[in-house]
Amino acid sequence: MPANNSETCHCRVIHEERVAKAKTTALAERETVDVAQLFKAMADPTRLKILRALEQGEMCVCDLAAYLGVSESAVSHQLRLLRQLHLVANRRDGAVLYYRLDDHHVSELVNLALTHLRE
Amino acid sequence: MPANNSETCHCRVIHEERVAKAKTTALAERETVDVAQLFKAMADPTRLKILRALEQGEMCVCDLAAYLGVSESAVSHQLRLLRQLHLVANRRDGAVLYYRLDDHHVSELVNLALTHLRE
DNA sequence: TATGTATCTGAGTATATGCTCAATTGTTAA
DNA sequence: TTAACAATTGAGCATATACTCAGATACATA
Repeated sequence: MPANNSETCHCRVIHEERVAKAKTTALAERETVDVAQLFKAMADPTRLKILRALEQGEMCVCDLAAYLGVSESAVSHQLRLLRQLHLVANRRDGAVLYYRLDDHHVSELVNLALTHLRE
Repeated sequence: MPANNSETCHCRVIHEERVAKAKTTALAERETVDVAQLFKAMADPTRLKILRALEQGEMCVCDLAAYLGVSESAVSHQLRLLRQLHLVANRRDGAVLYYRLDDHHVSELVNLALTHLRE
């Protein structure tokens, strides 16, 4: 038997207590958005390939472009996004910028995702 | 000193060996796309909230809609996507569909992402 | 200083996405 | 059967995104 409808209009609620429980354990809105943003950064094939490649060691932009088969401009745009989210960092050596992973969690996230898909 | 340019045109490569190394350890294209798809599914605040809420136990569509403050239609659309990727599953009890997490890795991925953001 | 290399940047564009709205399906009970 | 409820579905729309292109910036060397 449906128990309680707190609202009159379109806000039907069947299990009031489950809604309440979910609310008590919810993340702060800010954290939810940040997590979503992190996953979004890793949710593109090109960026994933960049992150995987950098697990092997640092690479410069034109190396990555050649590896990926896309333009250097495209790589640069993606690297900027990854940089802003602190997933990669770079160092300059003359005219060349070398990119590297900026966080060990990145690899762990990818590997955990792979585990999920492979089983 | 830049060593070898394998191509004539726009495909500059400074470190041939790093490109080669990246290629040997690269994932299959199919797996890369699948991982990206998984992250994409978790890259939306609404879907993340759904997944977090379901960690507390199963909920029906109208509960989730009330909890999230969005329409049941919107929730249903998102649940379909999560269902297709096997992130959630449901069971029918009369007219009510109860949704639950379909994989323990989902929680692990969210928690790992949180760890990354919080440190 | 002038030239070439390495990279970045902004604008533009085609596609993808998340929501709303209206209509439909499936289930229960009067 | 009829009415009400639970959930789904498809179309449409506004926004986001990933790329290309043209041009700008940073550095090295002749």
